[in-house]
Amino acid sequence: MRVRYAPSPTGYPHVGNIRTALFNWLFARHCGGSFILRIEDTDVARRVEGATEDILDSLRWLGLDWDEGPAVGGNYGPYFQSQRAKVYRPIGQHLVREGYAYPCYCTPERLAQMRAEQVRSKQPPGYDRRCRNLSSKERAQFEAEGIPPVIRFKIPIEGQTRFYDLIRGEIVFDNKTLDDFVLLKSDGYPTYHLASVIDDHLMQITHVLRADEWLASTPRHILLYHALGWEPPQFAHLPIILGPDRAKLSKRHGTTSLIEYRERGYLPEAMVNFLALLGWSLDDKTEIISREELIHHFSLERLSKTAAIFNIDKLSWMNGVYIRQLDIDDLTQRAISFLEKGLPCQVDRPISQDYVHQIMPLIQERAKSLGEIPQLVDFFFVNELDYNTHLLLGKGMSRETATRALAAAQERLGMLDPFDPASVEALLRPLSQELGLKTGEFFGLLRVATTGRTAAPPLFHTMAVLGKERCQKRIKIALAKLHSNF
RNA sequence: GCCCUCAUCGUCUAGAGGACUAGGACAUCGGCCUUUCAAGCCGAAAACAGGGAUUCGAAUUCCCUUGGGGGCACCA
Repeated sequence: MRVRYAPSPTGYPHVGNIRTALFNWLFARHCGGSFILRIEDTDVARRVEGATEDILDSLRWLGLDWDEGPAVGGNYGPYFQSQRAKVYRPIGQHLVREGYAYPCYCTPERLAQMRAEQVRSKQPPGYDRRCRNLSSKERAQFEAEGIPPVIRFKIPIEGQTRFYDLIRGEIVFDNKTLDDFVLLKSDGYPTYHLASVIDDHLMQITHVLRADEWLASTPRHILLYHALGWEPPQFAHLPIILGPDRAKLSKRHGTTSLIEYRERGYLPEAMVNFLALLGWSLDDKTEIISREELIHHFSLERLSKTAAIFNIDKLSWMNGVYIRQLDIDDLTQRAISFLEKGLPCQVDRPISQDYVHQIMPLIQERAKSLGEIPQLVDFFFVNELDYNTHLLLGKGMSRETATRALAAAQERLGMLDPFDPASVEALLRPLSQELGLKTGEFFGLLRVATTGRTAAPPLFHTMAVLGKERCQKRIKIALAKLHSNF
């Protein structure tokens, strides 16, 4: 069993593309087959520099390893279509000789005009077959004029083309609704249709799992296989992923490229889990499922037929689940680069791993992505807290009360040793009562003084990580703020 | 316009004729817990697009309608 993922190098793959890769990979791994990566770079105009690396980058990030393809080689290479040009042309010529294809000399201008007229007269757009039955004389004349022809496939005028789609069942097309599509472009490069059919055959691909948008061109491919005397692979057309507006995912939907999710701090394991469940399900309740279980249980039968909308809220929730499952060492490692990048510039670099390691338990259950960690913890790093003094006077606390409470805390804290969470709590809780303040009021006050915010990780742990000195310094500043006019 | 395709809560989905008072999850809204924010727990609201047909019985089968999506390039 051999499957392939065949992207064209026009940039980083978006989540829809990569989910197709994921399903192919899962299918291969489940069956013990081969997952092949092939780069479809036959469009010279659209080729983007470095895009192949971007594709490999995306696959590697998710851990979708390929058995054959760029960087790993294989027995069916090369795996770049641009390096296989010599394979396609002879086959195209062969098709012409056998009467399955013909050269077409129509200019792009004429074709555009023809199409415009068809649209205007509400006719289905499609090549009008003007060159299909050229006499050898006419052909010779065009050749003499030096017009480089394209090679078009001769669609049978009558009959039907049918095939069995693994997830949609029997599909039938009337041949008369198909037009004579281009096999070889005038620059000598093959079109997708020709190249993919030839390569899938030569690379002995057994199952083609590809996006639904290919369904309509599958009859052309089937016809091509027949013309070439080859056995077509099995097809399975996957439902596509839609944007929130129900249209096919594209750049205008904002974040669609997979790699942007990495940059925003989504974990690859969460991404794999989430993407797998977009169009596939195990049962009626499984949401969190490991890569191994996915491989173990994956099957085409449980693929859904309906297009799915990419639901980022659910992805974020799932990412949070995965973040909470990380052990602290791991979380620390993953957080460092985001902190280096996201913490205010006045914070000294490099960031202390040891310190981060102490902080991570405090935000682990609060972070939905690694990208929001810097904002969650910046008060641990900056020297000067910047907050509005009014925050100290929470719900109607007077300036005097706040001052008295802060001063008392300041004094007691100074004598505290060791300065760990339990000791801080043992000190502060009774003090709250002593001061005649509710714990909510007192702790809230201290929270603002030590972190500059009203919402932060648990106070005692936070203070312990900050350390006695820094807590006292911050309380002192808070006291000063209370004395100044505001 | 033509061809193909899909149709269960707002979203992702379970459901392959009776087990459906249609299940789970995200999001939403309550409540509990609690020093804040989270997390966690409990609960609520929320769907079979419509119409026919088959059947003792239909979310499940068939047909039509409607709606959505995709395709119709010398792009993939």
